[in-house]
Amino acid sequence: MNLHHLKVFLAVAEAGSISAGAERLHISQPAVTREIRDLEASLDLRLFDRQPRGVRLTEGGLRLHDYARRIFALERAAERDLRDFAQLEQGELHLGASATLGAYLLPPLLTRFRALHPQIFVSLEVSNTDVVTRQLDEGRISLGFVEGSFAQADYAHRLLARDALLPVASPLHPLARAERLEASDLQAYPLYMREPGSGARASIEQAYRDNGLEPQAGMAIGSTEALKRLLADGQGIAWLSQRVVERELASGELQRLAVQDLQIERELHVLWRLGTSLSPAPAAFLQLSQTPG
Amino acid sequence: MNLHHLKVFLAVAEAGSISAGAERLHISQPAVTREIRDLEASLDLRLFDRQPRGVRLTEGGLRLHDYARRIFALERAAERDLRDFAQLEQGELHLGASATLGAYLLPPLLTRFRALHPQIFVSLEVSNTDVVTRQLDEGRISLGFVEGSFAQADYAHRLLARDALLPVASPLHPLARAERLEASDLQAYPLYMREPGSGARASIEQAYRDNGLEPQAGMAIGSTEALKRLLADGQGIAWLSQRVVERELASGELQRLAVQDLQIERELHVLWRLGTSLSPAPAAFLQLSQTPG
DNA sequence: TCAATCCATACCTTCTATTTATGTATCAAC
DNA sequence: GTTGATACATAAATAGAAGGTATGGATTGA
Repeated sequence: MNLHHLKVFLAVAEAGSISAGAERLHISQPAVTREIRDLEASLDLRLFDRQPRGVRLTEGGLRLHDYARRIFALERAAERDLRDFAQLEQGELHLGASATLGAYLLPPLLTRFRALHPQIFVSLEVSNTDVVTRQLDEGRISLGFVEGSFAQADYAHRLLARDALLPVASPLHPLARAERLEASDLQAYPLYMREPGSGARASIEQAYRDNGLEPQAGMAIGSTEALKRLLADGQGIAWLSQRVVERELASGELQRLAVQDLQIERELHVLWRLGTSLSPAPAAFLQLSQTPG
Repeated sequence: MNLHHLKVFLAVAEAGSISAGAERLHISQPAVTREIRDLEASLDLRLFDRQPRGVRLTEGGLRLHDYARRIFALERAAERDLRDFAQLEQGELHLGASATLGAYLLPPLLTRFRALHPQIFVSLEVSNTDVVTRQLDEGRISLGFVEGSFAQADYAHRLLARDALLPVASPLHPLARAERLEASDLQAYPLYMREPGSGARASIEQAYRDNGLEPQAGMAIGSTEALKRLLADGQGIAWLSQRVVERELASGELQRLAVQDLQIERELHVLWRLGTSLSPAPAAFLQLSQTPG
């Protein structure tokens, strides 16, 4: 037996005659006659009774018909399912992002993606770079969005954008009105930073050390929003993404400090597992994240 | 997609590498590489991630794997089921027989059949020729065993045996001791017969008419055993199968009448539907019924 | 009796799956 | 860092299965 034989058998069984089955399969009648004969020979069992106006299933044929129907129904289901999956009419998209990216960069992308592929179930978990990479390793997410440094050799990645970190403080801060500051001037004040593991913190520490300074972490805060509020005490200083403080700078809630000799810039990357191909949904989202719009 | 592709896919998925899958299928590795490539192309979906020590299913591949397993499990089940059916390790045998055949001829055959094919479920319904042919027409039985005449053109049939009908009566009957009787002598006494539709009755009526006599039915009895008992009244006469009265003749309970000019013989046949092939179990039983033993 | 329908057979052709041969990449061991 | 082992990819040639055409025989129904 052979599943091609079985396909021919099913066509004949449902068409009620060999010639009608052949027509349905778009092949010639003798070809079908032969397939049926071979199938019967291989099972050593007569499957059809030949009758004047066609053929009729024997008892054994009826048994086989039942299996054949189920087998080819499954085949059709598989094809439909896979096609839907490939064409993004079915599937899931699990994303992970660090806080800033999750809050500021991803929402508009998600909106566009949902509009294009409304059938795809999307999840986004916001954490920090360390957690994102771990989730990637465990296969819990298929794309990760991180800021700053990560183990570049361990992940496939693409650059999304560059993001400047600005030194900011309360308008009431002693340095707020200074017109020219040096990085070392900041050392007299507490530096508020995100927790260890955060991409932002890593970028800041790296930049300080590259300039021969040691960051004086006055506090480690798990949330950028909380950090902004803390600056209101008038003492602390923080380096925050331009995207994050855009509104506060415009409204005057926060003041950018005029540091001249230190620019901290970090890269925003999208990561995925090395050596594994992306499924259609993540691939489409990656594509979207690389196109302006 | 094509179920041959899918078979190759499944082998690779379960073996964990293309070469191992090829080995399992007893074909070469390049052949498998190509089938997988074609399958991926036809679905427009990567199914495996190629890795240093083999391949791994992608998310889409996992979906397909699930279907493939179910499809080929069904194929195996179909093959096993059909093989069992063809080899009489599974299946049913429904028989119908008229009273005499059911009571005297079939039991030893059934015993032999059961010994040869213990897995086959056997049923036997005992009725009369008319009912047996109707059951055949309706497909409720696959073989029918009847005595005497039936519509020969409407059924496939084989002769099983010839069966003589003997004129019998009580030993107390007026004719019991006569040494030479003619058929017409019987006409003075009531003739006990089976009901209309019975093969025995048809045979007797036919034989009488062929001899220019009209059977004088004194009573129509639905059971041969009841008929035998009735003869004990000492008046009635009946024509009964030699097989049926063997014991009673030997014991002297019944007496064979010495009719010289009328022999009634009937044929025992096995019938089945014209134009339909027999399933393995009925075919085997038919075979058995034709072999001495 | 003739046309129509349907299955079977014989012979030839086409196309697909397969083999053989070879190349490339990765990894582990020395 | 070279070497051998392992695994997948590619190309060209080949075998074999699936398909086509032509034709015959049986049955049916007008």
